[in-house]
Amino acid sequence: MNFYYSLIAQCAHTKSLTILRALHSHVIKSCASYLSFGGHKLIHGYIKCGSLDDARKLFDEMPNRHIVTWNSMISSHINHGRSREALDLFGNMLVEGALPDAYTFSAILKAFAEMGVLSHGQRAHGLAVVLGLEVLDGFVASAIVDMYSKFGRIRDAGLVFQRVLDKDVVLCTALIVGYSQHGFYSEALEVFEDMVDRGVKANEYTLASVLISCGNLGDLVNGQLIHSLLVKSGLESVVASQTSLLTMYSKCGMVEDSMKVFNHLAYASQVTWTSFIVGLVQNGREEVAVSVFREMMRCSMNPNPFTLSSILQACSSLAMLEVGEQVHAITLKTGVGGNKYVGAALINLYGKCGYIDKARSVFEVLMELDLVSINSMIYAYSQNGFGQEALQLFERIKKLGHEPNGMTFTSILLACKNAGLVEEGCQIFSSIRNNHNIELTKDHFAGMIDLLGRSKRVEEAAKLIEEVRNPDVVLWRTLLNACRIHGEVEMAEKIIKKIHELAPGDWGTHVLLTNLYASAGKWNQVVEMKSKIRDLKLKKSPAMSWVDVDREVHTFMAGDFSHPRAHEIFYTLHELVEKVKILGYNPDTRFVLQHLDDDEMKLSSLYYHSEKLAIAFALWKTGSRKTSIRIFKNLRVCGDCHSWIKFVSLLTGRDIIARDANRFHHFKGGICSCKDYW
DNA sequence: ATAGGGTTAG
Repeated sequence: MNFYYSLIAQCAHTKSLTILRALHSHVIKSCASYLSFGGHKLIHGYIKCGSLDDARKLFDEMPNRHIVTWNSMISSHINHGRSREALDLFGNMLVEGALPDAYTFSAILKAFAEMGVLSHGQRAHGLAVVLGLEVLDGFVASAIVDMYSKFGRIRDAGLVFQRVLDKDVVLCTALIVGYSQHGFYSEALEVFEDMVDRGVKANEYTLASVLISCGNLGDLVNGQLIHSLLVKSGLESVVASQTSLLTMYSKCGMVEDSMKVFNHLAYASQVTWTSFIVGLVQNGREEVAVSVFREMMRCSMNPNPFTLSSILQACSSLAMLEVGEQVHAITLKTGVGGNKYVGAALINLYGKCGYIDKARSVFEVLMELDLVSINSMIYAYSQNGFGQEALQLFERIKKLGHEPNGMTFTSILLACKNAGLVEEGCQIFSSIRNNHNIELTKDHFAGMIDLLGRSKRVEEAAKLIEEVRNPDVVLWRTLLNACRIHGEVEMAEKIIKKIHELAPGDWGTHVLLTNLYASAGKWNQVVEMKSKIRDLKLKKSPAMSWVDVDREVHTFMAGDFSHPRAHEIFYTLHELVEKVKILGYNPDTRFVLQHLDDDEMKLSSLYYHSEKLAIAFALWKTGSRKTSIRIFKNLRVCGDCHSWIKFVSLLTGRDIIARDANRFHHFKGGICSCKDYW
């Protein structure tokens, strides 16, 4: 008999299923009673060889089934992703009166968690309590804690934890993980501190999770403490520890530190690469993120949906259409084009770059139209002035099985504003008030104030702001903008005072007020404001425009003569100015904020605004090609340029799409999609 | 003879 045992063990070791089957039939023939005392050996062998079906067939024939054999059957099915059958086995076990033990529970609880059947799990938990295993066995206890936290029943997990007598590392870690995955970061730290106090030694799993909590709390001090603990425990080189370390640093805003961690890695996993990229994007280091992504591709490391959605986010922040399209191709190639995160990121990218059709085609092929993707699409429509389309999609939300949330309403108010749908916007705003599931935020008020301002209802807008608790600068500035457009000088002055209280030294406000005085013809005040601006030495970020022509980005600053094609640009620009003057363009020197005295100087500074340079360059470069031109500006497009671009689009028959800090302007045939309100 | 916990996105 021992001879057979060693042969079976041999088969199990070498995973030779065919030989094991031969052995099986031989042993059954030669020894009729073999099953009752050697069957478990064969079952074990079959499991090792990966044939659960052989194991199950034999198991069902066995007369006396030992608890260990039950457990092996159950856990092997779970490990092969056949949890359904494992649950059947567990049921049979109870029916036959075999008493589950600690091994059974730790296996079966995991299956309940994976299958998402809470009530079964709770019943098994009850049974474990009755058998006294909950408080006495660390394996069972951690399986229960883990199961509850996977169900989001974090309170239940905590209660079980408290009852367990011997709280070992794994049990503590299970709870820490549960807390940290459900946003209870301080609680996770508390469990950790308590554990350390009790002299339980943390391992890499524990530290990884605690680091994540520190990161999410922005708790750099504890994060660094754990880093030193990691070094002391000699766990520094474990990939997962390094990944969480890197994540902790980037969540605390310490990009340099996360770079240091990354650069010292012996090996970076897919997750590590991704975490690093995510951190860079979140800290506004998009260009670095893109180069790290390229490096990742060069290392033949496959990106996953996390990587791709993150890098697409970077592309849309910088409106890097070219890179974004390459990443889009990668998403299609790797088959994650239907992923909702990737989809939403692509919609944002194309929306931001003014390609509404591309955004829509991504949206239409999404596997799952979740609320975030819908919101992204509505926002893309809004940004680009497609108000009706935004409203139609808004109407469809309920049919698609969702309830609009705060973000939906922010986008839809923006859509109404950008498309001039004032009545529709007012109706939607009052519907938010009546919907008690949605909390009205400052964003909603800002959107509404903007909208009212558009239709000269400045008084109403001012009333609205009174409803807001602690209105912030953004809100006041929105109202101020409405005043500026409609020449409400007195109200504007009051608002300016408010803004100065909230944010002293805000140059944008000075500029707005100066413009306002200028348009009301109050020249004395204009002069006063300008000297104030000069006295305060307020630095404004330089206006900059860029344009993508033939896959090359060209950047321009106002009055910038440094471009290699400066000569051609200025020639084209002057020609354009003269031609559009004939069409009716009238230079508007109110938009000159530099302190220039003579009129000629004023005019030329106006002509050399960065957006005009960018457009002149693009027109010259593309010559007779009738492609549309896309320019980007870091600030709001100025009124004079706006009018000029309208004429240029009429003159040249070219579509010009300009993205400024706030929104898109689609110029076509002398008309802009913003209908002159922005 | 069978068993437990970790890292990335709107």
